[in-house]
Amino acid sequence: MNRLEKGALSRRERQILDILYRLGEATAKDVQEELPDPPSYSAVRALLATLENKEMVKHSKEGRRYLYRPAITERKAKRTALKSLLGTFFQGKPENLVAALLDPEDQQLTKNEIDEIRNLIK
Amino acid sequence: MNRLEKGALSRRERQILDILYRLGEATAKDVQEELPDPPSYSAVRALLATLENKEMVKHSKEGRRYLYRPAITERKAKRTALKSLLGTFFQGKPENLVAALLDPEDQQLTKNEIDEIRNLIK
DNA sequence: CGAAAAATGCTGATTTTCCAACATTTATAT
DNA sequence: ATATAAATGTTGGAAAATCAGCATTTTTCG
Repeated sequence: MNRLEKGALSRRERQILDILYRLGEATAKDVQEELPDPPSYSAVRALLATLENKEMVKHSKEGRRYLYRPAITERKAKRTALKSLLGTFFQGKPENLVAALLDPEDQQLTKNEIDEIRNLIK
Repeated sequence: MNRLEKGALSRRERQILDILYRLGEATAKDVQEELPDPPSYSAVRALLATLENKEMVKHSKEGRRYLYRPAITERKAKRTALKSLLGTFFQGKPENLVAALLDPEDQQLTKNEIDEIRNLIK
């Protein structure tokens, strides 16, 4: 069936995991609603099941439904994603990423956000 | 065959595109060497062909070989990737991303890099 | 207690992905 | 000019992913 190895996720699996990271936790129904070009409810549950087999996702019973969550800590996931993005687009240099954030043509940062960042650096 | 629509890429396709962004340009052989658990040379070329059909990749003839490049400008790709990462992990707030970069537990930044960033903000 | 509602578990079929072998084309060098 | 080397183009099929339907279980509420 599915690959049990490593973190090699299929397209749908990746989409679902991203949704879970964004929402923090979600029911199968929630996930379905967030998915682009959403498949049937049972299809979503099947995908969640394979993600649980791969131990990328876990669930807890909440009243009568399951709530799904990423199995990896937010912290680790962030770090991994950041490192990956840095490597792909920014020559591994954080300052390049920050430069892109600050680029006025790209992301319009509010004055407030810039202040926040300035504070962090101190 | 493959989906022509949107930017829905399969796992391998995504891997290959990331490699092209990282390298800027590459031959099929280059791509093969960069791929994790690399398939045969001809398999790589088949994947590159489907990526060209989807207009995610283009090529130019260089001597007797093809050099492949992403079809989307670096700039746009960066912006899209950043926005996506921000949405998934950082509540859309750039300052949260910078905070993660600065996190001392990660040790991602050298003193020098911090200085670079400080300069950018001014 | 039941019956209805609302959830999950499972399975088999379809579609997509992935791949390697082979065919063809192009460039090189003698 | 032709043989050789080194590319690319194509295709068919195996493996994986995706999906929907139906079975089962649990909860709710009369």
